[in-house]
Amino acid sequence: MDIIPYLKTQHLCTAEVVEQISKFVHRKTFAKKELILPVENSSKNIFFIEQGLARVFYAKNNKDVTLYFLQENKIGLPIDSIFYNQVCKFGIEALTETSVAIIAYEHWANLSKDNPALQQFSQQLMVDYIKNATDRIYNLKFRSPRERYDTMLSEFRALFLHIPLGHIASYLGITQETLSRLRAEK
Amino acid sequence: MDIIPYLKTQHLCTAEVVEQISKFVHRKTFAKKELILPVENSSKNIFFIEQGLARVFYAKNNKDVTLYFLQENKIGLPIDSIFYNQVCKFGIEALTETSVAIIAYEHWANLSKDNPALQQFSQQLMVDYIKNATDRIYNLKFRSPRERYDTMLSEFRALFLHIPLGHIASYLGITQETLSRLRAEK
DNA sequence: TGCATTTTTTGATTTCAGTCAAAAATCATT
DNA sequence: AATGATTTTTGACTGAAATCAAAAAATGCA
Repeated sequence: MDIIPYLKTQHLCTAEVVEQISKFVHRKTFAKKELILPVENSSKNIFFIEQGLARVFYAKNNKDVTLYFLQENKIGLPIDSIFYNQVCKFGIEALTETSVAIIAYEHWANLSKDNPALQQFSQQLMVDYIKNATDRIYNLKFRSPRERYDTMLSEFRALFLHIPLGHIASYLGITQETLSRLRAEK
Repeated sequence: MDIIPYLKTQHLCTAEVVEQISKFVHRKTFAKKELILPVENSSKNIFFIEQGLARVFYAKNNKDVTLYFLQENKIGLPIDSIFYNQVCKFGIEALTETSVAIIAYEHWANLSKDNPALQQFSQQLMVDYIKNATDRIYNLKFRSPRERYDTMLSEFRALFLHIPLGHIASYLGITQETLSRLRAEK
């Protein structure tokens, strides 16, 4: 969904703020497999996925690990660059044709400053992120690959039919071959 | 450090806000191995570690996994309970005698509302958390147990001499026996 | 100091998933 | 539809770390 109406549905913005955000939004469409943010980059933008699907991933040597997926209305945030002035270790790749609203973090922060609702929204994004991250560690430690896969399937079924198996596998913390075997049995 | 002077050093508080926070702080000292927050609890407090050392951990069946360590001036936050009204899957255990400033999240949030600096502080806590979590996933995926251990040692050397090996091992994602062998070789 | 408890180390064995490699299936493009 | 490229599956083998078990060392406390 377009970021502006989306924020409206979230009751986050006065008409005035919407106006201001619009001014700073820069839209771009990425083809499948195109990099929205390359690894080891140092962008200080936030990436709001308006349409499509992307993944946040690490890549090094010949290894590629998906950290998490970004569905519509989610935001990708190069934490390393924005908050620590380092190159960002992860990248963002479009998994389908994806349209992204790009806003310099600086502007976003400025607008948030005078807008509690927007600030609330940012905080919720972070809380959600932390929740996902901690739940994930729990899952990796206390549940088997099979269970993790089953849960993921039930949560994202439709979605994950299009995504290359390797990405799902690395997200689940296993190899593609192991995942393939999981699916084969039973 | 006591939470009040600490917040002052962070330039987060007007005298007035300090006054208000003080009103809501409730202090408690925990003995070594005592639970600051039991697992599967649903506390809506935030736990500021004033002195000592604690760990945030999952425990289930006979498995116990340390999520991360809380040093002085860090805050433990039962995310599940505060933001999702669920029981919190992790607990917090004192590793040494630990003194904790406890504040109901509700009060903290109210005070933050009118205090941008405090809000900034909260945000930074979350950003730090996310940074740690993502770096950790990176380390688990791209670096060997040996490397992870070496890094941890160089970062926390003094600290980790007192902590049971098992906690360090589970934090590093390996068993205690494996860690013991790592230390033996070379 | 000595005893009991806890923690760490060491040893032997097992296993699960990773790796490497190749075949099969699927998808995309002309 | 046919070709080539990509993705998924299957097979055989390997290995790193887990498990199980017991000894050794360290710690705490009466």
